[in-house]
Amino acid sequence: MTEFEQAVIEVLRTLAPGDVVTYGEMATEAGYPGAARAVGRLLATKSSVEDLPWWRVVAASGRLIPHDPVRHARLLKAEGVEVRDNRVVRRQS
DNA sequence: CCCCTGACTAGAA
DNA sequence: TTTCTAGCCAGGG
Repeated sequence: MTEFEQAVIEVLRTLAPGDVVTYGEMATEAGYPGAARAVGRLLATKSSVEDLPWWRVVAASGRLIPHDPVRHARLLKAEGVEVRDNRVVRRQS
């Protein structure tokens, strides 16, 4: 487990149901500003083996994950997050 | 050490 | 609005 991994996972675990953050924010919060891309890579690989609320992380544009946006949307809606056309609706940014 | 990949991002076409 | 381009970053080969 690398330092980067646990840092990101730690932040991820602080998210409560209904919360939504971007990859960039995750990276910054974890102490690795600019590593948004690395965060995505991490979730893409570890989310399946680890037990993480990966669905609370979205792209800065609000876009959902590319391989299975349907599942992503379903999980978010289950927590009360508004999703329209594979996009998280952002109010007040 | 070099090179490539990707659940990223901001900005330009 | 959609597609490209050019930076970014940690991992893995």
